[in-house]
Amino acid sequence: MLKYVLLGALSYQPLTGYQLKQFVDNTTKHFWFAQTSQIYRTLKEIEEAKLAVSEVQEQDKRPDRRLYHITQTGRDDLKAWLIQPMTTVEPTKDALVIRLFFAKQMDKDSLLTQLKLQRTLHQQQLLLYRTEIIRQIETSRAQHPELDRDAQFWDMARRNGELAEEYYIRWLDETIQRIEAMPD
Amino acid sequence: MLKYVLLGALSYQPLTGYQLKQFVDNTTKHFWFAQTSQIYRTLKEIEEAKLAVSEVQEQDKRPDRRLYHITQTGRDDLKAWLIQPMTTVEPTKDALVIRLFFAKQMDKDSLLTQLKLQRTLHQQQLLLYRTEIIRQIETSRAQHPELDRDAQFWDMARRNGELAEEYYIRWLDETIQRIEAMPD
DNA sequence: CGATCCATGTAAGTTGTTACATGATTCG
DNA sequence: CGAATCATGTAACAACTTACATGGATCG
Repeated sequence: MLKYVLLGALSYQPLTGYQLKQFVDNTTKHFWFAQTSQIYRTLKEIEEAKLAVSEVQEQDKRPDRRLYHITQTGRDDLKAWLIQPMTTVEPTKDALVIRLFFAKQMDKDSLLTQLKLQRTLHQQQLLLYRTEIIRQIETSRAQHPELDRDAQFWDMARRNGELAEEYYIRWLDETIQRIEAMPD
Repeated sequence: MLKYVLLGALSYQPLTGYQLKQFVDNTTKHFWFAQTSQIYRTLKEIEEAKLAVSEVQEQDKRPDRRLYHITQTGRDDLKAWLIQPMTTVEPTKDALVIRLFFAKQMDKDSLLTQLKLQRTLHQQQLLLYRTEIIRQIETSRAQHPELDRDAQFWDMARRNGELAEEYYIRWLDETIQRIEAMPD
């Protein structure tokens, strides 16, 4: 639920919708993505539920902006969600695997092209986890030494992404080989 | 899109909504899950779009059932989707990773309990990919030797699930260790 | 002077979930 | 005799996506 991603971010500091979109884009994107429009709508719902309050700030040479502050109710709600145990495995949805499942309808070439394109994309994603995201975490650790404990959790999340991409690439390589070995 | 999962299944043989639910549950569930209600609604949409036609069969001592037959338009639509290349990485949504990301709000114990519960669940899931699903594929290969090529693709999809669970368990173990090593 | 950044949203549509509703047959 | 299987759906709601709309400031 996007609601808890936003509350989680707001638990650190007051933010605007625009800033929350940036937060999602550089940090949680890989585990929970959201469109701008959805963020603004969810913020409205959060305020209606009194989990946050907003205040409009006038700015010089910039559009006005609406800052959201988390309330105690919001913190309680977030914490209740966080400690609530997950008793099932999260179902995955992967259109590439579905395509492969019904791949007898496809010719070998277009299938291989698709798999190789995905390999390139996942390779880029892996690189991101190994360089840019590590750098991001290091930067905020340097700037905010009091967030050291937090940064460890962020790195565990990052590591999930890194391992996920490693396995996916391994699977793609294996799959490409198996398909290349198949008779036409 | 569920639509293509259903069309994919119908491309092998005519099926009822009930049978499609079973198909999803024993085969695509791990890559694309769907509720019964959604399947029936999607079937209606598929028929409206003339991608399949249905016929009611009366049965002895069983409720009537509605068999869906894929049309040529349906086959064409399915194929067009299959060969359409995916140009991005599929965004993932994982509530456990989000919980971890904001884990500073949680006490160590409830966090560890949650991670260990997930480990058990994913271990069970891995076992499924390594035994039951292999057996399923072997059975249909034995019964339908003409589906040998198809069965190879099914096994590649299965292998994706197996590797995904392996990495996830590895990540959970690593994460549990890191958290246990953290000061309280 | 064109692109990007800052900043906020609405409207319409699609997709997916949860809860409800029914009822005969078969198996242990 | 109770649980599971066979069989089909509706209604309401929740979540997410896509397209549209606006407009000044700053940077290269």
